[in-house]
Formats: sequence, structure tokens, C-alpha cells
Amino acid sequence: MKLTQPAMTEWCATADCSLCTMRASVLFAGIEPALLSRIQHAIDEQRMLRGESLYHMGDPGRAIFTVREGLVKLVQYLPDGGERIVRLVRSTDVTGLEALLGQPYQHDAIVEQDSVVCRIPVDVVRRLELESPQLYRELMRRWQQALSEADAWLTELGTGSARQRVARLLLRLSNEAGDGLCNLFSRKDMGAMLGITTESASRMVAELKRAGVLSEQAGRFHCDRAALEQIAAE
Amino acid sequence: MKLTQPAMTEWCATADCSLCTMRASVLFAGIEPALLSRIQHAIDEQRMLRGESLYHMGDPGRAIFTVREGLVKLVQYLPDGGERIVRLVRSTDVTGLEALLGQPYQHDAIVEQDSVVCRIPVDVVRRLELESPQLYRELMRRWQQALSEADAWLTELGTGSARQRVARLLLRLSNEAGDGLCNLFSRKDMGAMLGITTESASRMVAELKRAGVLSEQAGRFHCDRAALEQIAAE
DNA sequence: CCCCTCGATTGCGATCCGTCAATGCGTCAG
DNA sequence: CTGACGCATTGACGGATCGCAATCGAGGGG
Repeated sequence: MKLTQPAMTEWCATADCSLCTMRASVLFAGIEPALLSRIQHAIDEQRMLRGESLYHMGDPGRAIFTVREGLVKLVQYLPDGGERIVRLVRSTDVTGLEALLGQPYQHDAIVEQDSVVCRIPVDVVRRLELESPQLYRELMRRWQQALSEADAWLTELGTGSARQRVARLLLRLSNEAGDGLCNLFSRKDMGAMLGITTESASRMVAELKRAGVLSEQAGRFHCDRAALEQIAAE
Repeated sequence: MKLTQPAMTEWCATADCSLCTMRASVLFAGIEPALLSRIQHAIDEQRMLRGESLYHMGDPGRAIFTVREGLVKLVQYLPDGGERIVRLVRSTDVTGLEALLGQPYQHDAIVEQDSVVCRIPVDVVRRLELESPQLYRELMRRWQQALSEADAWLTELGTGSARQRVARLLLRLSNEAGDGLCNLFSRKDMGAMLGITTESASRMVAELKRAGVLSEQAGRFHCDRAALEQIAAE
């Protein structure tokens, strides 16, 4: 029997944030190591597999999450059951910030590629806030980053033909690595990100492959970014 | 000759925030009146007319803005010249928050309905921050509200048929007033909000009018919200 | 008072996209 | 090994949307 709902993740306290290898780029950047070591046992680090979820829409928000490795998708649902991926959360990103305002989570946060995630209880953030105004700045930065991303999705991925949208998505996904490589996504997820059907996403990807703009290598896409930009700009 | 670019607004310092009639619901809610009166001359209140802009995309961010009355649209542009409205800013909302992080503005902020707007220089916010952590909370709340709005636009207004999108937009716009009234929007703006063409927006609106679901009264839309919800849910 | 411009509306044809369905492939459990 | 299942791909078809153009009406300027 296969689990349709992956097993509940057990969070175990093992993280020492003052030793975190990502401290420079992470939420707690700029915070005194002395402060951090005081809360080390409250923060859990967890390896999570594709399909598991960090939290569910509507759940009371008791923690925020930092992604150390991997990729997490934020999903919202339409009344008719359709789903829409509204954002991707990747290394050094934070999600679930609404918990800090006492609000329930606004999305399902589902692991898209196997990940390592830190879970930071809301009260820990509150305690740190009191002693470190620097943390406010970091939080605001994360919020703004998420907002900027959301706006870009609206303009870039929510406008134009299906072919343009797929091209723009691939450009975004292959952006970080300069070599035009990006991890694989299912056609269903691509459709949910772009507001088109799975079939349309499949057709466009297959078409780009036939045109030589896109290829699959060792479980990754390889993109001809110049050609994609041509298509994206119409 | 008609001005295509509305005249530059002159900001003049006239606001006394400690006497502000909206203090309870505004960014400075919860801040000591004594603190507020110290910065009253740094904050300007300005009446602005449709078509004027608060700021432009790419400009260095030196102030944030609170809308007291009216409505402002945030616009982003595609490489091909197309434009997309990514958010609406209305009474008690704040926009231009990216300025607090030293970033340039990410949108054109254009007055959609005649407005009264307060301009708050970034350094004023910085000074207040130091003495009032309560302000951080308010700022985070605004950021989260913008983010939540952006996500809702992605899922509700970026998915489904043109008819569904128009119905959902009208439901959102007529939401605040329980009487189903909402201010008019041009078809061009509706299209830019929904990611459809002006003509499609026009066709859907005209169609809804003919169906008796929508009517224009004294420069406003009157919506049959029940019927719209029926259409929105498919 | 007339002309001009802008926005809304509508028609029409071409194209795109969604829907339904069939097929093939790979994985996993038994 | 075999069957079940999920996912990608492809085809066919019809309806939806786009792009272009023409018309109409309101409002401002000359």
C-alpha cells in the first residue's frame, strides 16, 4: 500500500543555530551568537521528503520555517477544487510568516524537492525580537522578498500565451545557476504555477524539446536561455 | 492641450498625526501621541487626482504612503509594453514599503480614484521605530496584508474563464460595502487586473449587464452578489 | 456649435486553449 | 512476473479568447 498522505514528520530538537553554516544568509543573520545559543534547543532541523507538508492552510500558526536545502511549494485552492501554486520557497527563504501575526497559515506548504527545514516556534522569534531589533529588519526583508516574488508571478507568469509563460517560468527556474540547468517539475505543477492545464504545459514543454530549446539531462532540464528569452518576449 | 502626464504634485507639510481622525486604523496606531506630535511637520497630506502618481517604478524609495481616502493602483510592466495591475491600495492601506529597506519602488503607484494621501519620509519611520517597537508590528501587518492580497489575486483573479474572473473581481470590489455597490473601473483596468484583454473585459461586463446581474447607478456598479458567486464558482 | 479624442461596445475571423480520451512508459507491491 | 497506478504525451474537437476594425456616445477645446 502506498501512502497518499506522507507520514507525519517528527520534529526533533537538534539544531545549534550559533553553529549554523548558513548563518550569514539566514533569518538570524546579525544576531549575537550569545543570544542564539540560548534558544538552540527550541529550534528543530528536519529532513523532509517530496510530498510531505510543513503546514496546512487554515492551521493555527505556531512556527515559521526556514528552508536550508531543497524546495517547497505554497499552494492555495479554489472553491471548485482546482489548485494554484502561488510561490516557491528555496534555500535561505522563510515561510509561514503570517504565524508571527497570530494568523492561521494561508497555504499548504508542500515539499517539492527533498529538503532540510528548520522549524522556529513563534515564541522564540518573539523573545529574540525583544532583544534584537536587527531581527525586525530581517523579517521585513523576507516579507518584501515574498511580496516582490508574488508580484513578479502575477506579471510574468500570469500574462501572455502558454508558450510565453512556460518560457518565463523556465527562465526563472534556471536563473540561479548560470549554466541554464534547473530541476525537474511535473507538468501538473508547472500548470498550477502558470494557471494553465497540465496538458497545455506538457504540450509546450514537448514542443520546446523538439525545437531544441530544452532538453533533459540527468534528471534536470537544460535550457537555451537566449532562445527562451526570445520566446518570452514574444 | 491636454496633459498626458499629470502635473507634479506639490507636497506641503500640513498634517498633525496626533490629531489624525484615522489614527486608530492607521500605521501609527498604538504610538504615543507625544511621539507623534514631535514629527508632525515631516508628514505631508495631499489631495491627488485620478491619473497622478505617488511614485514610479525604479525611483529611489524615500518615503512610504498611507491612503486616507480614494484608491491607488500598483502597476508593473512587461517587456512587450503590456501592463499589469498587481494590487489596489485603499483607505488605511500603506504602499511603498520597499523604501524602508532601501530598495527602489517596484511599481508605478497611480491614483485610480481621487485620493487623499499622506507621505511619510523613510527617516521619520526610522526615528519612530527606535522608540516604538509597536510600529514594527504594524509594518509587518501591512506587509502581510499586501502579500495575502497578492496571493488571492493569483488564485482568484488569475485562474478560470474570463467570465469567472470578472465575477470574482466584482465580488472583491463590492465586498466592503454590503449593499453590492462598487466604484466604476475602466475596462482597460479590469483587463489589466485580470490578465485578459480590454475587449474581453468589456464583453463580459456587457454580458453581465444584459443578464441583469450588474447595473450602473450614479456612476457605480450595482452587483447581484449571489448571482456573481454562482458564476464565480462555475 | 462643431470637431476631436477617448472609452465602451460589438462583429468577425483566426488562433489558442481546455476537455475528453487513448496510449505508452516506469515504478512498486504482491 | 504481473497488474495497478501515476505521469507524460498526443490527438481530436469545440468553445473561448484574442486581435483588428468599425461604430457609437460623452466630454473638452476651439
